[in-house]
Amino acid sequence: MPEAHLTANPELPINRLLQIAVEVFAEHGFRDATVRDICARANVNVAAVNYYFRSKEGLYIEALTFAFAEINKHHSYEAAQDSSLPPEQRLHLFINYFLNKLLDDSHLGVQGKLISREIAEPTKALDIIIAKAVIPQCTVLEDIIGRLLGGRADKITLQRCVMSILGQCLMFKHSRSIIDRLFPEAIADQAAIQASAQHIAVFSLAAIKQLNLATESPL
Amino acid sequence: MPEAHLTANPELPINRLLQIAVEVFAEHGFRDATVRDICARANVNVAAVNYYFRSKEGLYIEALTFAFAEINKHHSYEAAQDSSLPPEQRLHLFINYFLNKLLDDSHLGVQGKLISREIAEPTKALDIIIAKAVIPQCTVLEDIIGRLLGGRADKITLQRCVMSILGQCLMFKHSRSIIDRLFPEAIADQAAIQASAQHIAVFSLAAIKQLNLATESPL
Amino acid sequence: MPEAHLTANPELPINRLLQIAVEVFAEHGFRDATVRDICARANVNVAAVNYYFRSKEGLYIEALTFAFAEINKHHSYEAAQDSSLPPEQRLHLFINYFLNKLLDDSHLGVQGKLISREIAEPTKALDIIIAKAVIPQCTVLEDIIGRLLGGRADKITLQRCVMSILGQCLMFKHSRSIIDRLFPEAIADQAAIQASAQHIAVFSLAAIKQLNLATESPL
Amino acid sequence: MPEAHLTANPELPINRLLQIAVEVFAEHGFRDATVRDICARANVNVAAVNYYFRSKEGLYIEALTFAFAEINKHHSYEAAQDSSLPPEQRLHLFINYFLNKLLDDSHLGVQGKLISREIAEPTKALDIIIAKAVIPQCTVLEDIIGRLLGGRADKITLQRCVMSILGQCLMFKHSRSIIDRLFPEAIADQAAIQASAQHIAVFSLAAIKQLNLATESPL
DNA sequence: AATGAATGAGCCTTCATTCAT
DNA sequence: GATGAATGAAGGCTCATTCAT
Repeated sequence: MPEAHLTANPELPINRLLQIAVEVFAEHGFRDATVRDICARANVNVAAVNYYFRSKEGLYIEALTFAFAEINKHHSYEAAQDSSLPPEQRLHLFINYFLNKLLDDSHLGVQGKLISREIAEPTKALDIIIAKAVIPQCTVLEDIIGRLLGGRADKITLQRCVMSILGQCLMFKHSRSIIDRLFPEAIADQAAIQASAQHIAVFSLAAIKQLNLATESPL
Repeated sequence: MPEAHLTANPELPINRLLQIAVEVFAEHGFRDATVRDICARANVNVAAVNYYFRSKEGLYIEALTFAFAEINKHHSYEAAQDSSLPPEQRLHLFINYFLNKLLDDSHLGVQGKLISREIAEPTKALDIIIAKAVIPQCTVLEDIIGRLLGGRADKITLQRCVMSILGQCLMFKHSRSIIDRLFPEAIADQAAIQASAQHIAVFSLAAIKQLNLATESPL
Repeated sequence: MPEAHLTANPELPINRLLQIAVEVFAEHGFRDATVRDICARANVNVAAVNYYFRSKEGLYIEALTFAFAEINKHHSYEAAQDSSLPPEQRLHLFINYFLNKLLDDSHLGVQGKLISREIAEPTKALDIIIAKAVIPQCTVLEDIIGRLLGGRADKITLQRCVMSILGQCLMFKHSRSIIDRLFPEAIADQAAIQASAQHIAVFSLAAIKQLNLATESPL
Repeated sequence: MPEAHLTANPELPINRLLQIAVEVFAEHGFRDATVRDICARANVNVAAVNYYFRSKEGLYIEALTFAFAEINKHHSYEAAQDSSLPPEQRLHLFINYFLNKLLDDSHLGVQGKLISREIAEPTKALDIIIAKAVIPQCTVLEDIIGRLLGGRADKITLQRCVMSILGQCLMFKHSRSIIDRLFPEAIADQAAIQASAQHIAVFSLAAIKQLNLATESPL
């Protein structure tokens, strides 16, 4: 498979193909997306997919990887990893980062859609996602919560809190279609998303603080 | 949990078709499921789908509706609706009910899988789900939280809390594939699920209580 | 796969398909023959091959079997099997039968061509040919030669003589293209074929007789 | 058997291509062999075939010609052409030479396979074979048999005897797949092949001698 | 002279659907 | 009312070939 520099000339067929593939796979899913459609939109020959990526599935995996690279270029959670900051602030930063990334509806939005589709209906490519994105983020979040709990919590409680927070955020992605219909104000604009992130942070911080007290009380 | 005898005569082709369709659509998704496979498993003619349901999509919509009817027979949240109970208890009941329904891996599990697949990848049939299942549940949860907040919260805060709780629960469904790989202990057996529900309830209750105090404090 | 009676209504798509397939496979070989061409000539849909025979290869195997059934309808070597006749006469009968079958250029000729193609370039289907046609004929020929040699020959000599005779006959099939160019008189018409068969029989009989003498001489 | 050093520089792409092409065409046949495979094995660019040989078919024809040149370097029938030897001996020599050439399974075997494939399934390239290899050999064999028959035989009998002998030999090539399964001892090793050649020679000589007597008898 | 990226024609197959019975 | 034989559209993929460099 020919090498493709992700930042390379977007005029190159392989790059056009990759970008279009992300869009089309996100819109229709792996099965419903057709190679013919992707090639037509990318203005390349039908055989190009097989030429560059060996198969439709090969293209899918590369598209997934590409989507991550793109999305991570625009959202960074470096600040949330800064352990010199108070954990409360780091939690706010993290949730803000994560929610914004999930809801990014700019030209990058499709990447997130492709990824959440993959999570809901996992293929062999899921391992790529987990290794590249989920695990590092879980680790950061776990560190933050660990500090909030003052190191007193066991591993399992930590993980449950991680899931509580991720769950609140992912809701906006996975059940997006429902939110769009029942509670559109929550994601109407950038300010609304900010407010939603604020809610999740306050909600979770309150819960963790309370858990902390409960753990401390025996002392 | 009340036993259900309402199922129509399973000898009728149309009913066999419906049951099998739920299983197959849940397992493979709309596109990958084939009419031939469904008919073969249901021991009916290939043309039966078109005969009884007009098209593959027609069968899909009916299967979705059927899945709801079945799943709601086995999981009831009547108790959570009982407004004479203290809202804290009702919240526990609701979360317990909801999480168990989501994770039901018995022969009924396929229905849930079909439904969450539909949410992650919505088709025209999504409206059916929303009307039949989501809205009533949101209403109940909203009522519970409203009481916990002592009626002081505005509509939007209420909805945000509803989403916080649903999000924590749905995480177990939508990101099931990730949980299976990274945190399988959380859903290992009935007791583990119980514990997960317990965590969500405690976590959320703590958060809401704290929010409540924050709202009260100005007084 | 739907059952096809070999003598059944030639109007049935499956039968038309089979007949055409024999012709096309014989003419172009397995790989060069296209399903589209076969279907077009048989006036059936492109999907018919997969419907009736599961795959192109399935059709090929059935076509091979069909070719045998057809060819054997028109050429019988019953007389050559009649052990009450003198073996010299039986050898003449056998060679005559075998050569005529090989060179049958009537509407049945294509079947033979298909078969010899399969022998020259064996596929998995070759076992079918061997089991159905080669072995029984070898057995008959072996019996005849055994009697000519008066039972004195060992198994290996017997087999070598079988091969000598078959080789002389098969030459007309396998190297047909060369004979057509270098020695067309040998197969010009029915009389010429008769004469060719006569030659092979006389030639072989003479050889075997001589071998017989050589074996007897020690006495 | 004279050693051959005439092969052109094997470092040249065009020569590597030719050698590999013979192997691949022999193994897979014209259609199933792919230009890409040949080029890959020959370590040259995909476009090389079209560049050097104009087309896949052009390469095929050159490969065929090349195969002859190679095979004739290693098997010579000069001795069989020596008219000072007794014709009986020359016949033995000829058959021995011919059978060994056909069954040569050394690294040269592929050439023979390619050639017999071409005979069984003739393409336009067949004329090359006939002109270069078949006709000269037939002439030699005809001369030998003519002498065995004492010049009394007519042209057509001569040709029939030629075919009887060639047929017995070619059997080992064309029906190789059947011999492999039914009578593998006949070609197990060099000694077995020798014995097979011996049989054909004895068998044919006996037949011809007998024919000779029959022709003489009227005298 | 030689390359390799890119093409386009065509192939086998799958599948939902139809229609005569 | 229900069947199953038959269809046609479309999809992924392979391969020889071309063309700019």
